[in-house]
Amino acid sequence: MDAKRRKKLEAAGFRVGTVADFLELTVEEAALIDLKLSLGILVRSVRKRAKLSQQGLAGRLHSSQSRVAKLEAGDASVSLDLIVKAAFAAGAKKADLANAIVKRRRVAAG
Amino acid sequence: MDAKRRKKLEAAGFRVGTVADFLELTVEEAALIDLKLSLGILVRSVRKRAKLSQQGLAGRLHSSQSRVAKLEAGDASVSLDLIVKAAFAAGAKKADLANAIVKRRRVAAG
DNA sequence: TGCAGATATGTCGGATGTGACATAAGTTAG
DNA sequence: CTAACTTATGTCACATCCGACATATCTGCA
Repeated sequence: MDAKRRKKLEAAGFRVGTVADFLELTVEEAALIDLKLSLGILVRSVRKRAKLSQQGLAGRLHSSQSRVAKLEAGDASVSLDLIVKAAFAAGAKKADLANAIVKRRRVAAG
Repeated sequence: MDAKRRKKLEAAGFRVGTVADFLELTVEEAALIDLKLSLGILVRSVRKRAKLSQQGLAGRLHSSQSRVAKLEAGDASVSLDLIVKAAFAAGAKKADLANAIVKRRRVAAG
């Protein structure tokens, strides 16, 4: 963004910065969200390979189908703890987690 | 454990099983605890490499020294979310997390 | 020894994630 | 088409984790 446009926006009361700034995220919070997304995707993949429904996985997890749906969708209300427990309950191994973490995901218009 | 001793203990009202059984942990909960330990150790290592005190890291994290101490010690009151945020705040990369996860830790009398 | 910084441990009120539930929407087979 | 199953989304009371604080212990160093 050029300086002129920035000045104009700021004069109008807007704060200008990155998306993370806008959402008031620290960089580590942004990294955590990224990680949750990656692991949510892993859970879905491992669960399907195990021929489990969300309901079935929820049973193993002692959780509920709606939580599993949310965790696979990267919903902000789900903790990393639950996502990782779900991955293990679905049959993932540590190495699967490690791979999911370092794997690059495709990004829209990237 | 031999069957005789088991019978005796069970007759006395004890339930006999693994440590995880005793603590009423599912296998995925046990795996999660293991993971938290590994990552807590990683945080300490990355923090020291960055010449940060727990206080200093707590500042970056917008948390407190006591939380950092607990997270590095594998305290049960600390979420995986906070541990991972701490790792990133200390300067860890995704690959560092991945390595910490798969690395085997030395176990007492293992 | 004594001082200073670092780390460990316990507690607490308030913030956030929890499972459960309802229900809508999507999918598959008869 | 319907029926059965699966997945998505919103809500709520309750449980858990949070940062903050106090305080104890550890760890050099003068």
